[in-house]
Amino acid sequence: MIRVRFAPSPTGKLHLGGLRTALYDYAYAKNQVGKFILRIEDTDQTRFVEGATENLINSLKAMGLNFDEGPTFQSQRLEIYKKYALQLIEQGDAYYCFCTKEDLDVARQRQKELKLPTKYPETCRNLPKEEVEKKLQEGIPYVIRLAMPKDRDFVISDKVRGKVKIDSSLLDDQVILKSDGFPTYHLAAVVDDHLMEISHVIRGEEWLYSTPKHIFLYECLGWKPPIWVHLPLILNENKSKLSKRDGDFSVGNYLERGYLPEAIINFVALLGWNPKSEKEIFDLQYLCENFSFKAVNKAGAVFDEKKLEWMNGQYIRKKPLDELAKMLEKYFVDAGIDISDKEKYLKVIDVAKDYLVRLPEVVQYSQMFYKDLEFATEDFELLNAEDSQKIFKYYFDNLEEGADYEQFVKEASAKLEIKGKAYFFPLRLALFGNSSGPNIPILIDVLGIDETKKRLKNVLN
RNA sequence: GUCCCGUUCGUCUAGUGGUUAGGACUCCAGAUUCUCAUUCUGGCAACAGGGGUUCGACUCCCCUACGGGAUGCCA
Repeated sequence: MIRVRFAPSPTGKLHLGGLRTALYDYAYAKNQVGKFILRIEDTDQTRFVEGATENLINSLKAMGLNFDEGPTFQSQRLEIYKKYALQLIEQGDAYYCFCTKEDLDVARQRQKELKLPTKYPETCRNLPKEEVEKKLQEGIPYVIRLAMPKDRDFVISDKVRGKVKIDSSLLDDQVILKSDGFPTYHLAAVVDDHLMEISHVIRGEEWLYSTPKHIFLYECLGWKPPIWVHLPLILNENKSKLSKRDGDFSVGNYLERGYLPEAIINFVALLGWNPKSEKEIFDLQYLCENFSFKAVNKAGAVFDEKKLEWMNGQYIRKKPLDELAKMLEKYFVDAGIDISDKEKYLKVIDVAKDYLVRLPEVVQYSQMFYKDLEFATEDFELLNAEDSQKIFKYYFDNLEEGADYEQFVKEASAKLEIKGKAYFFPLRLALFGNSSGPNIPILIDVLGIDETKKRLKNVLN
């Protein structure tokens, strides 16, 4: 049974990198008819952010990534981790450490100065049993550290990177249980992944180097390790890991700015994976059906919003008109525009959709259909020109409800003997408030005969 | 500093020893006989560098460079 988990820590909103991991988790689970599980890794009390868990869950739901199990909260499983930490001590695979933060800072500082690898000096690794007992008795704060083996190569067999060899002598005696009784990631993740029967650990590349510690833990506890899958990172423009500093990359932020969930999914899926074909526009179902780790890239991918914008436009234009219209309603309501005339509203959206990159822009592209036009002083030169006035007059006198507007526009041009820009610009300016924009017949159709004439009258001298 | 991972157009990528190195975004030009947008067509643009291996390397090996990650009682 394939079981994968998405295990974020509630230290902030779900961002694009996290979404991509969740997406691949989900796609793989569905592809293999397995389970997609959510686990909240809230083991750092100091970094906990209020509302982060809710944001994580809501964002996943908004993207259509529904989990089959969970969320499980690690903070509610403290006893379990402690039990295994003590078992490891019992077995001699872990030990109590009484070093203070200051001790460690000093040691690290000195190592840096000597240009040595910064590592825990193992001060407490071989403390006599009696001394340990005494300190515990005295209530001196402690952590539990893993006693990493020496001179041994760990080989990670990774689904996207192949075999990676790491010499254990470089590895630190990692803290697995903190002095506040909470486990660190290393212990908690291993214990939970085993207990939750996770078959594939899919996570960011930043975890690759600590994987030997996890492999060692599996060995000590006599458990079968999962299959490792380390995903490449998503990078910002400066090619470093996406972080808060470079702006708001949260899923919620993109949704608010008017990107469609299906566009975000499609785009993020392509950051590190591709269907081995030239198909680029696809939905979540297609991703699930075609996903495999073989097609996952090794190199990090720079996030380019320009392409997301293009893709969003593609999805906007693909949406059925009534659905799109419904989605856009709120923007008009917010702008105080009355869209109660549904027939007109649909026509407006049909015109505006070709201009949209992001949803909220709809107002700026269609408010001219609703609001009274305001002309700039330089507009009046064109509006008042002799030919312009002739056109307006002709339209005002001859345009009739239900006429073939396209036909009418052509005929008028012929009769007035005015064509090209000299003909269309003043008309568009009068009807739309701008010399560039949609075609005149469409403008007349959307505005309706009454409003069209009203606008013509308004510019007629 | 040390270790790990990576490196094809500006960006996302296809490519698994023999290709005119393909596609997409961006940009530019043209068409849709008014503009803008859409759409369509075309164009610019890449194998980090150096050594091997081979009849033949973008593809395999080594070195260098560059980029990233890790090096926390953070995940």
